[in-house]
Amino acid sequence: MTQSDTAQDQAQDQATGTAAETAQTPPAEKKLSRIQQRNRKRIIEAALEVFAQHGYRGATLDQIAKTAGLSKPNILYYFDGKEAIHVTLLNQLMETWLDPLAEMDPNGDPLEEVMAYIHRKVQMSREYPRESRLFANEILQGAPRMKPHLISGLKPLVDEKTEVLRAWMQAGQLATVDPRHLLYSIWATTQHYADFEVQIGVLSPDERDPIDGADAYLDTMFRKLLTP
Amino acid sequence: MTQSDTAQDQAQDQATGTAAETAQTPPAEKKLSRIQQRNRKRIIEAALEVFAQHGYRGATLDQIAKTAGLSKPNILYYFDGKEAIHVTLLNQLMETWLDPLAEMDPNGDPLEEVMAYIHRKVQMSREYPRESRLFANEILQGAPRMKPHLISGLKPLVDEKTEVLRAWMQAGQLATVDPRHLLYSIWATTQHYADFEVQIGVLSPDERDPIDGADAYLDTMFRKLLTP
DNA sequence: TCGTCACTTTACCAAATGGTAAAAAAGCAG
DNA sequence: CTGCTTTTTTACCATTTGGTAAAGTGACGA
Repeated sequence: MTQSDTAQDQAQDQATGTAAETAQTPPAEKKLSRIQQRNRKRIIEAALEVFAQHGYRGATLDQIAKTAGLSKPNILYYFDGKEAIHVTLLNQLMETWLDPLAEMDPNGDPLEEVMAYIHRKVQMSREYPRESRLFANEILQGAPRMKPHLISGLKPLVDEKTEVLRAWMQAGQLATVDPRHLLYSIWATTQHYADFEVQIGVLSPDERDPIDGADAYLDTMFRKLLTP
Repeated sequence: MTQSDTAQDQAQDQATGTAAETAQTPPAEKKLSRIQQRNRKRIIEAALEVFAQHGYRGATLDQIAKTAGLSKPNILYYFDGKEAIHVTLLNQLMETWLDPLAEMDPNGDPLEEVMAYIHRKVQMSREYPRESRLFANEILQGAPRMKPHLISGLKPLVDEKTEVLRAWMQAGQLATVDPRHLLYSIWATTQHYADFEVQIGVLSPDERDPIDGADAYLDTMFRKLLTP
């Protein structure tokens, strides 16, 4: 009984099968009028705000429209629908999100490379908290629109960097721990400050910016963990 | 322009001011018929499933009803409305959620007390992933219905345990780190396995249960961090 | 100045959603 | 078995929501 619901439930979210394709920047026409560029950007910005706070199903076009300062039909003039907006947003996000990890240089100093990665991630939480929450929402809700991206984009990158880490550990340049769980713990601790901002706000006693403290704390934590 | 939206947006979510009160177990009548108990439990269980996956706004009464195997009006016979169900769920959750931290004994062995707390939290992610996601959703969306609980329930407990940790550190029984950020990192790393389960699933190569690995990894990580 | 094409608005819709009223069906104490 | 209460179902409803059609407005080159 509960099981059939789950199936039906997914159907609701995954309605459009190859949705990811639908909203990608069309390969042909690249020339967007200035007004097109401006309004598309407005819509994307508004959608980021709304989707990040309410998740896909909880967000409404009216809300996005109002936030963007455009009428709802006008928004549908620029995007094929709610899902297309969300997918476009997610596509853009993937690049931004994978970048810090991609930058970890196999030829750099191991410990400092990892630490730099961590600081980059902390910085992301500070500068792009909405993007972090958008991502968190999508994953929390089962990643119906993002799983393909995770498999095709994130997985290979993680497999690659996991091997780099393993090599560093084997060479004795880094303490030996499970590289995959190491990455998980980096993501968890850094993104936590964006995703659970409200909670942090309630608990942190007037500290100027909790993320400053986070940066220092995480530095010592991961340095202790990884120093051989 | 964007600002007025935010205000209006909150109004949507916080419609019922003192909602927390509304759904609390009425102090007077405690005698619930067997059928009442059974159906209330069913509804709460179904609501947990649905709210955890879609967040408050994304969840629908129809979905909850179907999952519970009851009709929608029948559900409204047992609860005053969607919000009342959510609030009831959140109230129940708070206890469960604070418990592991509350159990941390100021008179126990410092390092082992913290490590035990961590393992308890890992266990929670394994056994109650939906509760973890329900919580994550609520916080992500700005904790409109839970902020009061955070302030009245979580905050005092954290302040108390923070002092315990600080004392242990001052006594040299625990390495000195910011106790608040220590708690944040424990929450982040442990809950991550429930909240980001889908992502973990994509990235973890057929490992039987990633949480087993997590338990071991987090043990070494926090032990290295906290051993004086 | 006019026609054309890009953009925007107005007026709608069908479906979904939270919720209600009241009748019907179960339970159950006597 | 009966009368009363509790529980459930059957119709509804008003609003919201994603989306469309078509009329209107504006920019701009010929």
